[in-house]
Amino acid sequence: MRSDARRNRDLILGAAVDLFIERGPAASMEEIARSAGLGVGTLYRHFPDRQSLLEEIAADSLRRLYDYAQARLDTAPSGWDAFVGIIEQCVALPLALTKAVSETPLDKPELDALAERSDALIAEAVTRAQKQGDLRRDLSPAQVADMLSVIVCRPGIRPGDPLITVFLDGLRLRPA
Amino acid sequence: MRSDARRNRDLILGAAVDLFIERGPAASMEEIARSAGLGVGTLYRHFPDRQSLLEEIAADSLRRLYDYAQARLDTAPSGWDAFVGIIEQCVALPLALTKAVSETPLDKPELDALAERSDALIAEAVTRAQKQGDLRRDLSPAQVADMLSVIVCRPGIRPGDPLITVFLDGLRLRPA
DNA sequence: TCCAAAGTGAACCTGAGGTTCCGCTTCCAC
DNA sequence: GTGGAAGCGGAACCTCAGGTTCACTTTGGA
Repeated sequence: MRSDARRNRDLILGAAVDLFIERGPAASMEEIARSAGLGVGTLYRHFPDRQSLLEEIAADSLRRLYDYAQARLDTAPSGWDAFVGIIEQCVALPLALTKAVSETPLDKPELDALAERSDALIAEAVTRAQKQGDLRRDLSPAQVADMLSVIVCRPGIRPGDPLITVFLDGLRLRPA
Repeated sequence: MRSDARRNRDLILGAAVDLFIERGPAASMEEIARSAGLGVGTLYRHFPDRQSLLEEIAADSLRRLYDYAQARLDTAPSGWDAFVGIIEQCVALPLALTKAVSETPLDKPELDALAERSDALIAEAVTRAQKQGDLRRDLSPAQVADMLSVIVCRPGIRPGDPLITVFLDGLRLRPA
């Protein structure tokens, strides 16, 4: 692969990730290309269609999340800490896209499996935090995950957004 | 106006409101008509275009919210209670639509004014609740309103949704 | 019974966005 | 330096969803 081609491929992926985080999965191929400083044709040289670009980013994003969540569950001092860490990681990733992907029927069973296993890790963190008395018990892990996705998939959200602080405070169970 | 015409007009408005609450402002004219059990042509007999249907519902919705908020501010025992009441009212209204309207340049300055005055009432409730020590003080009324809109504009949200409970708990300031 | 008002939905129109394609440019092995 | 394969650009094309129209049928009510 020629050196400029490799560089451009990275430019495209970077621009796409930024746009997906910023505006959600609505970003058009045109926008992505322009934001990378390239023409649409170039984009299509590297990714045969929109779907494949989506899949590439989703796969990468999910893989990172999975690895992070696993590590965090192993090392965090408590379930609550693991949970908070995972949420922060989610926010930093173009996950809105993963959601978009999961809304379209996807031909990559690999991704589905990965998403499922990530969900299981999140549920594990929630359950642990609930057992340790740090997270309210009137919600199922699935409900918590749903809420999480509302926050995390919000276009333009950034780590440290007050919405996250409020949300976490609302989930936290404090000794009365 | 013929009796069937009046009845159908009401059917259309009802169906549109339901769909807007359910699926957000993405509902198409076709869907609205079918859901009302009528043809598109009938819809267009009553509302010359989509915009005017939107405006009619938005105006009504905003007017209710405004009236409710004002009454609530006058009678609620505390700023916090007023705030909670207003949020619940928002959720019951097709407000997602109001947001959609505010995203399109709108030729109805009447609506803009109403929206502005409603915002002011909400800000008033927030400020009062903050002064009374019931609502966290590290957020401006505008920030609270932004969060509110995230929750309220979520398609399919219903009064009593756990998301609202968690959100309110996160906003509440409890004596340490 | 009559007809203006109202209803109907297939057809039309438009715009947004994905995709293609071909002439031009750039890299790089020789 | 040069040839040419690899890469780039972006206008043009295609498709599809959804708003809108309209010629025709049905209906309320006098």
